[in-house]
Amino acid sequence: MKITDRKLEIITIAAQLFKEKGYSAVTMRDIAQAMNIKAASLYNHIKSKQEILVLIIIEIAEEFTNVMNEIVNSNDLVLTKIERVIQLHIDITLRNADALACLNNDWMHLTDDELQYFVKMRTEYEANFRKIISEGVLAGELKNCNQEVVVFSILSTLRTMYLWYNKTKDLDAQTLQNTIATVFLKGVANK
Amino acid sequence: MKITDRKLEIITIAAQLFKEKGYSAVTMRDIAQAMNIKAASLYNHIKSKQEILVLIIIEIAEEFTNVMNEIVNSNDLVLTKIERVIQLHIDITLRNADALACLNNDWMHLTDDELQYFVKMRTEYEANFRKIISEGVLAGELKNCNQEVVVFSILSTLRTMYLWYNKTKDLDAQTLQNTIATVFLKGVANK
DNA sequence: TAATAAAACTAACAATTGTTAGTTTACAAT
DNA sequence: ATTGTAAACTAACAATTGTTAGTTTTATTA
Repeated sequence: MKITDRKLEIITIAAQLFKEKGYSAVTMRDIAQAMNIKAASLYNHIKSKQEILVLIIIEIAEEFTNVMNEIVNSNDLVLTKIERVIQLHIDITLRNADALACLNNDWMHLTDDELQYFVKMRTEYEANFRKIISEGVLAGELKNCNQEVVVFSILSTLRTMYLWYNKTKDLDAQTLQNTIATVFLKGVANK
Repeated sequence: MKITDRKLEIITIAAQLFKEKGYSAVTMRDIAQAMNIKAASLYNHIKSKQEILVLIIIEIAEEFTNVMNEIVNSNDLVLTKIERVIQLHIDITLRNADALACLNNDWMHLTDDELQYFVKMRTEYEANFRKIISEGVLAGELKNCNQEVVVFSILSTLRTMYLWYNKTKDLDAQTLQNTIATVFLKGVANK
């Protein structure tokens, strides 16, 4: 089941289209047209529209899962762990914004095993992040404010970065990393 | 063009369905079934599927626009203005989470005049919030870190609150308000 | 050159889509 | 009781959907 060049092209282009209008609103004919071929020709390379969605989402979800597991099981300070989570999101956003958009918006159109698998990964991911935050509070590294709010404030920002981060802007990855970390750790108010 | 009770029912139910699967993946037959009627019967009350989307999105978008304008033109401190923006989002999220989800995810399926109108409102909304932030930096109320990052960190969190805020939880609106304000203004790090 | 494989094509399918036309039912007002 | 209206219904439409079958083109290899 290796992924050929042409198959990768389909996935890449499909992800772009899915990002703009969502999985359901993009037809196989749309994808084909964007590649200057006919819809039926796509089936020489892929099994179904659903398979495209799976290939776009699952790989990225697994990457999030794996790196998050490393971070959680490391011996780093909580502040360092948080910085590493931020870095993970920035990294994937810069490398694959379209697929990330698809993961965020279209995961519910997965079916059967893949849907289950995805939801399990996402649930664990959130649980791991929650664990980091509560570990931080316990260790005295973080303030003791409502943890759910902290968890989802940070996650919301990281998850939707693909919407507002512009590669061409003056903002490089390192500055982005530092600014986000500063905003959440030290806040934006002066003094 | 007044909105009858039955029409409002359609909009409410449609918004619930759109929240789960997105506008494109929900059929008129889905909406009808959820109301225990047939799809054709919906057309006694609404003009088209598109009209449902418009009614869900535009009203809320206008509310955001209007209140944001009030805030921006007020004489409040910048910190107060930010708190009022947070309050605005909490208020609408608690009152109408489904419609808010729809606004966030399905606005691109608006067409023609309404699409233009929506994009204009959203652009102005973001510009107004950006103005508040830069005013804060200028007045020395806010740190001088990258303003785009600050703007979208806060907006991302507020915009996706409907995903994680659970009405039934212990968290009331006031606590939510205070926690979000604290997270962003003072940060989560201790000391 | 002939043969093979990969990847495009045309044509069509069965199902589903939003929507319309025309009809029947339910019920309030005359 | 009769009328009028709101809101449901059945039946069907034209267009679009994902997908399949079978064929032709293109490119590589023997």
